[in-house]
Amino acid sequence: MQRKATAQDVAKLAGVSRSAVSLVLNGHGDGNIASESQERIRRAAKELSYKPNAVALSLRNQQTRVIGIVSDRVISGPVDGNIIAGADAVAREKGFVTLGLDTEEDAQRDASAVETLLDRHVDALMYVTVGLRELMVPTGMEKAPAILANCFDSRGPGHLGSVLPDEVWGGAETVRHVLGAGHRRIAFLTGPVDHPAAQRRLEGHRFAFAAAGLPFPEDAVHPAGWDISDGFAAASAVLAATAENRPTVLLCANDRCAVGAVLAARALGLDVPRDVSVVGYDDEERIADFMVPALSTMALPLREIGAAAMTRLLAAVPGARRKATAGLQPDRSGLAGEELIRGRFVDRGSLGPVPPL
Amino acid sequence: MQRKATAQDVAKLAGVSRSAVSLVLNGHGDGNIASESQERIRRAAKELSYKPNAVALSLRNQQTRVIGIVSDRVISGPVDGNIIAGADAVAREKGFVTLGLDTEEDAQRDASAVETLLDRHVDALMYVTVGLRELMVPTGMEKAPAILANCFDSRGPGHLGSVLPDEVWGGAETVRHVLGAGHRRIAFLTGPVDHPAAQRRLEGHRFAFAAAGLPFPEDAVHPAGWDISDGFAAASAVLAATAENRPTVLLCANDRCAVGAVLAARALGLDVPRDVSVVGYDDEERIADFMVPALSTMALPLREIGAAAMTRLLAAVPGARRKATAGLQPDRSGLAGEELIRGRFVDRGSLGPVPPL
DNA sequence: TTGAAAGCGTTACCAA
DNA sequence: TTGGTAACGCTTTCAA
Repeated sequence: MQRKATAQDVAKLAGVSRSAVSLVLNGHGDGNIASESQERIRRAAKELSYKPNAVALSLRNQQTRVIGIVSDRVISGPVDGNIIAGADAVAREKGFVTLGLDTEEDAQRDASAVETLLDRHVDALMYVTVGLRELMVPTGMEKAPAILANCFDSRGPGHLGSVLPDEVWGGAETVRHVLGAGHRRIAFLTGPVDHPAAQRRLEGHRFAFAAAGLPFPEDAVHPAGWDISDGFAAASAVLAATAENRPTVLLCANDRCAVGAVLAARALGLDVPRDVSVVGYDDEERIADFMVPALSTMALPLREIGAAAMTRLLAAVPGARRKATAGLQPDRSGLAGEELIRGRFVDRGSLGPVPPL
Repeated sequence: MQRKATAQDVAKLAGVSRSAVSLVLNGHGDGNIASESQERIRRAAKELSYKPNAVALSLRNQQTRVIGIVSDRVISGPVDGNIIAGADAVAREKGFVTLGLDTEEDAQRDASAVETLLDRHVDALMYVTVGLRELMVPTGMEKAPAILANCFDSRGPGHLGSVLPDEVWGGAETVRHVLGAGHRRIAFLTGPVDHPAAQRRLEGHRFAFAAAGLPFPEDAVHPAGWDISDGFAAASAVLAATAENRPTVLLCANDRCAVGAVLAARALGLDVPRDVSVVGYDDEERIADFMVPALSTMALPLREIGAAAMTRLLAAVPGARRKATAGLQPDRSGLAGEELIRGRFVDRGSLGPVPPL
């Protein structure tokens, strides 16, 4: 493990000065350095497989090219990390790297995570949450360009901007598919009533009914929850009715809730989707796609959310505006406001036609 | 967002030189600096809320205090990130930070991920995989102290060390619990036959039978797979027998496989665990604990694996051997060899007594 | 007890 | 066209 080559080494091998090496390798060679020297420098650099020291660059440029990501449980938890993957892909493509810190849902650690990141001189900050929710933005986040992904500023709009799934649209789109399949007796097994995602999806459901000229069946709304057991309990209750009164489709809070619903149906001797259809939400990998039957579900655009958030964030970081020798000040316009991203409905089979009586 | 205070600022405010500030704040003040000056310096530092610039420190100390983690899909995927959480907790406690890079299961990106990390001058490297598997160690990993978590070097032992779950023990322990509950007709719905975790667990199963003085029922082994659909298919076949020939318990490859098994049982009108018991593996959060019935399962010690791996790794990093002014050379002893970590069996109810005929 | 200076690896300005 | 030098912020040795 010999020491890595420095610009000094390259200069010596090429028989020029350090400054010449710097100029040439950064593309400022033409018009400054004899083309013959340039060639020699490039050859020497390649021979020594010279790479500028990122740490020295950070110090010199006052820019680390690291984006700090704080998350409540996206990294540590058993949840889809696609928001971060999407964000990372965009960052990587621009020569940045993401440094993720997970608070494991301990709000006490929020501020210290931000502080750690700031101490490391990250160029910008992102806060990512597992589920859509309001966020008490941790102190310190205002000290760098920042954006929220899958959460929104508790102080209201006009503060930190965010990128969110378009839940209202998603709720409406789901209903459009269900109505389109001919169903009219629908049960809504929703998330907790005070949960923003549950509220927005319900709003979307209502909207789609109105748009279809149908009255919304308020008494078909059954607050359930996000877990298998929640879906099981709610579905068990809802399906305990005669065939002619029983809903023909269960719109579930998410895919795990849908798994519970299918279990409940099976326990009652009902087949899905022959006797009753079940629709999920999220398109959770390895759940929705491998469930029996595979779940028809509204896919959450997690990757796109991460990508969009990082794109907006990087627009505020000087060095990411490619070859930005100018403007060393962060430009925070474009960081405000909410951006809503739409998912797409994935029809896999758990949504079937209306069963004949 | 005014510029952060530097040691220079502190020195000026305290009326001393930069070097004095550095000495005092690093604990080398006694015997060098007048205690009165020391006090003044500390006050000034606090007043300006001075924090040494991490980037400058990295450059100066030739140590970034960043540990690079490459993973195949732990960050981006829908899987439990507890290995990384465990590793990160240990690192954080010693003043390190982890920089995770996910290849999204594209082996082509392995080497470039390592290169990116090395370019950033991480002090050490860890490779983490979602499932236990053999790893073709990417080129470049030998350039820094390195360790593997949940995977092992394809070149055999004696190369890169690793920390792994003790699958043989886990397989045996599971069987001990099942036998202890009185079951004798056991069906093994295993993972793919060529999968190391499946092989080791099976080895453990055999061992436990032998230890109990029982012959191992080789024809009760049914290669299934890791997904819900795999468990459903295998369990459907296995349970299609008369009550007196049917197994009384299904040992599943993992929790999702167990979900499939429960679905299959329900489809046949069988209750779990009244008519047939089902045992999972992994103790997957939000699956095992919220399943109906909640799954009895062998918990994978993911967090402990991450913690153990990071502990061993940091032992090889100079600055982590607290206040190590000496030995600037990495000490790679202790990085070789395999370390096996045991999980624990979690009994939640899906494992019941043997049903009466 | 203190201050000055070197060095970590870069880049960029300014003379020559 | 080129090379010397300052600066980024810090630690540590050496001389005063």
